[in-house]
Amino acid sequence: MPKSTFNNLAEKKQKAIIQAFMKEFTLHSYDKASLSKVVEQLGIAKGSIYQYFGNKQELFLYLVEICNQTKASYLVPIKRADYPDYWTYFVEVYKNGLRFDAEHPMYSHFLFSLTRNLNSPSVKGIYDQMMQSVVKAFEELAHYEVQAGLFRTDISLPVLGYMLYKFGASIQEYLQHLGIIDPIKSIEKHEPIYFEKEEQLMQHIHQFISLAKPAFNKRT
Amino acid sequence: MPKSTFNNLAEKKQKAIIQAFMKEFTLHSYDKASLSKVVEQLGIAKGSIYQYFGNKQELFLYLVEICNQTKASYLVPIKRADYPDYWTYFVEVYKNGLRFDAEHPMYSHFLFSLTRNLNSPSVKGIYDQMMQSVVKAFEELAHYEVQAGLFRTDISLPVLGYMLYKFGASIQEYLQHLGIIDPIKSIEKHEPIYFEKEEQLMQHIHQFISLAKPAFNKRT
DNA sequence: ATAATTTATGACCGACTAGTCACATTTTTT
DNA sequence: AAAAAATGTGACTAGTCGGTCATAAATTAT
Repeated sequence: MPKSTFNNLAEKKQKAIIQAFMKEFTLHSYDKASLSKVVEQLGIAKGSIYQYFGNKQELFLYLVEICNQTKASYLVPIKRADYPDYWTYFVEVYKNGLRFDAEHPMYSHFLFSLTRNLNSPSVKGIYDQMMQSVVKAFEELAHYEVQAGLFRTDISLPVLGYMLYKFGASIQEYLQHLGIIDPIKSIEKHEPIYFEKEEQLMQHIHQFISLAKPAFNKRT
Repeated sequence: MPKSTFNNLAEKKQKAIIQAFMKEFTLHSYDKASLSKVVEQLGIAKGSIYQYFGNKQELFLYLVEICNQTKASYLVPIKRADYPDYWTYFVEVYKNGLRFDAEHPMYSHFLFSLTRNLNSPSVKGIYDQMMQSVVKAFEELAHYEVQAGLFRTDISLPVLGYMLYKFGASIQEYLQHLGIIDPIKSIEKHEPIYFEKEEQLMQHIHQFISLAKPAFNKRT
């Protein structure tokens, strides 16, 4: 997505640029993120970024893709078939999400702050698309469980899938609501979002699973 | 919250002003909402709004309060004690939410679009406060059910309350995800969000309740 | 009718933005 | 060493905005 000029840059400079913009987009919404301030901070000319990227949106999209691909490399290898049920699989996925957060805090922060942009017209399309594909993935997981005779069949698949997604997302939101994690502070401190909160997270996950199981699982 | 100058205005002018700003804040996020454009559209001078309100934030807050109070007048009278269980009570609350939406579409739109502002620093405080009190209300509902021996006791009350809240919010989000309701289009058409979708909503509510019941209810 | 008070006005301020472009500098090719 | 191509630059454009304030108009009190 960036122009060839950017790829020709020394890797160090590339990284510095990526980091600086990622931080800006993490700290502010897409619309409020200021390219002017970042170039000043980087000590490069305004015009330069337009040698590297077509425009603000293209730059932003590039950052999204970097983070998404890295995160995917953590989650995609986990295969449902390797676990006895959805819930143990889910725990494993979450654990790898934790690893991603710990090993790439900057990317983790950036992805976290994406929700801020769900209503910026310029990036709403990108965000909605991501959402659709995530929900679809959860729907496929639900489909697998239904096929395997593990999930209820009296609820429509789309509802099962959507609520499975919502359920996963709720855990992070809940920890945030409680103040156990504070992504904004983590961003400031350059710390992973779940830094030193890993066990608390896992405890809550088990509680959440215990709550959700009877909703999704076929009654025994 | 507005200055006395505003209250002295002819009621018609007050309403026109409220309507115009509410529309602007509904169509755009707090930061992007343009007072300049609204005053132009209203045919009044920029300075006038600063005779009526201290600043943009105060004006916004006033609109929030109007909508919240009106919606509360629909929901507060519904009493849990008048229903046999949480779920029938919940349905009744939702029905009255529908009435609010149908009878005050503009307020309904404005409240809907509040989520856009959950990250505008200027209004994040207001939003978070609203959220806290809503979640607290759900926690109290969960507490009531636990006391009555109807909800599970092996899940902590905060988790029960939070997920009860999330569950309620998910229904609207799901209908939006499916495209059954399209708040943005409803806003453009000045139609209630659930216009002619009331039955579909109720059907989904029952499906969602059927999903959630075994998660919250004590096992029989 | 005059004075005092309240309300309406809009040009203006300072600050900010994404993006452009003619030109300077550096790197590569001949 | 000269020419050509690729990069870097920052003043500049054209636009946005919230908020102010001296002044004008309208209303109320004397």
